[in-house]
Amino acid sequence: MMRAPGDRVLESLLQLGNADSLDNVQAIVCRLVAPLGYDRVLFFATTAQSDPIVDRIYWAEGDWFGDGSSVDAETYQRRCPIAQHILTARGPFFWIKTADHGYRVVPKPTGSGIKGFQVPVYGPIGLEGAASFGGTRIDSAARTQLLLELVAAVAFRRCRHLLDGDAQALPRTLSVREREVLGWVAAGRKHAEIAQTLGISERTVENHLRNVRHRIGVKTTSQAVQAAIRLGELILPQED
Amino acid sequence: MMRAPGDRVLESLLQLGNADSLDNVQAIVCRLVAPLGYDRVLFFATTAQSDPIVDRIYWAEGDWFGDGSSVDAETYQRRCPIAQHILTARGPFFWIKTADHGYRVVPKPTGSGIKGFQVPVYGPIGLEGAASFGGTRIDSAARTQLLLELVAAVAFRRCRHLLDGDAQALPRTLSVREREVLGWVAAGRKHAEIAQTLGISERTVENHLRNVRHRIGVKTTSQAVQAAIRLGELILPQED
DNA sequence: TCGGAATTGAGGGTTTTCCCTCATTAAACC
DNA sequence: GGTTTAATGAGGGAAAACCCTCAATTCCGA
Repeated sequence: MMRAPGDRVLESLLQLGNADSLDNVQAIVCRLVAPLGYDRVLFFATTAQSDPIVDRIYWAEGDWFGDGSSVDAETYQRRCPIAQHILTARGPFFWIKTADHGYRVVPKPTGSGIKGFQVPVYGPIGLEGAASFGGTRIDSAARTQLLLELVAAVAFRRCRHLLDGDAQALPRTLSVREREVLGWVAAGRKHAEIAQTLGISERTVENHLRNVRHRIGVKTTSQAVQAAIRLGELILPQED
Repeated sequence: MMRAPGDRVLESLLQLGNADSLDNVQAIVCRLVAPLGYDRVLFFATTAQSDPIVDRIYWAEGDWFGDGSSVDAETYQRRCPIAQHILTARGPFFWIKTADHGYRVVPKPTGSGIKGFQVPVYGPIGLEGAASFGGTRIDSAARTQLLLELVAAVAFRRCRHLLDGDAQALPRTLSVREREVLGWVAAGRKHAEIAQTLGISERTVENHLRNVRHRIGVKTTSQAVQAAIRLGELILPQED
């Protein structure tokens, strides 16, 4: 396998961070990873909501399914279920496609089929997306893993910046009522109790909590409690 | 300013990821950033709360306060309140010390006083820590920013891997498994997902969570998340 | 005056979590 | 040996939380 000169790698990463178009990002990423055997590249953002984890695909490069079919979020998730594993991973991992058309996470990629390296990307509230690099004859050296991680981090951020614009700004602050409701949840109250306490209907409590989840972009109310505490939106009661 | 050859940079990052001691990490980081004018380096892990965000300092290098005083978590937080800004930042930022002994976040560092670059590090449950690089005459080129980001990410992960073993030795009210399960709940995962991640049945996940609730004496899991954060129990154990 | 947030509430569901009890295994400890 | 704790899992049912959409207020700023 070729080893790209380090200087050019750093230079490319720098360009990546300033790329002014998606095409540009694509070109630079491909130039970096193609020599290592990765001819399929896919970047996607994860949803805040649970079921389909693939929210939107920033871009896809190469023939992921070997039949020239295009890759949309649903297709990718259905046909490459290994993507689901980023929910259970704490870092990048290799996967291979097995003989029986299944996928498996492996410490080192072997065999002759399609295989790849998936890199989760994290942000202030947890998982934000992932980069998927695939190919049939891929380099899996430690140096390559590092390179792919760096490329994933820099390129993902650039993609999001280019495509989601200011939507990526840190979650706005919660409204007074939302904070109030969430505060009671964090204090262990059930919706019905909160409704009674605040003199509103249980439905309204639910609505506030859903707004909270959407606003700070998390999946569950428990996660919202955690995120709100981190964001300073919820003041923790002092220890007794 | 010197430009470190890219090849050596990548090689150093690779060494950093495999460093077998903290001294080693320190040496490599300093070798990388010193030529850019950063003679003060500090890595710390954050708490899950916003009030005291500095949980533990992995290591500190250089005379941060100009008086030779040592740097512990409390001192650092009190004397360098700019650290708080990583809570609202979405990425790295420069800061400078102003004439009136205050600190300010700036797009580009200017002036002759002490200034620095702070890089947050994120994981599955959001902010996990940060690296702080400081000096009086620092390079702030885009290339340098990139380098510092890469160094921070790789070195932080290595520090945590090397040091968090003894943090687990602290007396805890929750068992390892209970903390693990609760950590994933706080990260927004459902019981079924957690079960799959940990390779246990959904029933066992429920049991662990009930034990958590009983053990720390709360009514709901959301409250348990809040309480665990306060107790410093909320950590996603990483197996590297 | 118009558009946008905040706040309130409902209908009509589905999914997830939580509740009780009971049971097994493997360490750790005296 | 006994005892305690951690970790695992089950059955069965009840409660809570969650999902979608729609809609009426009020109030504030452009």
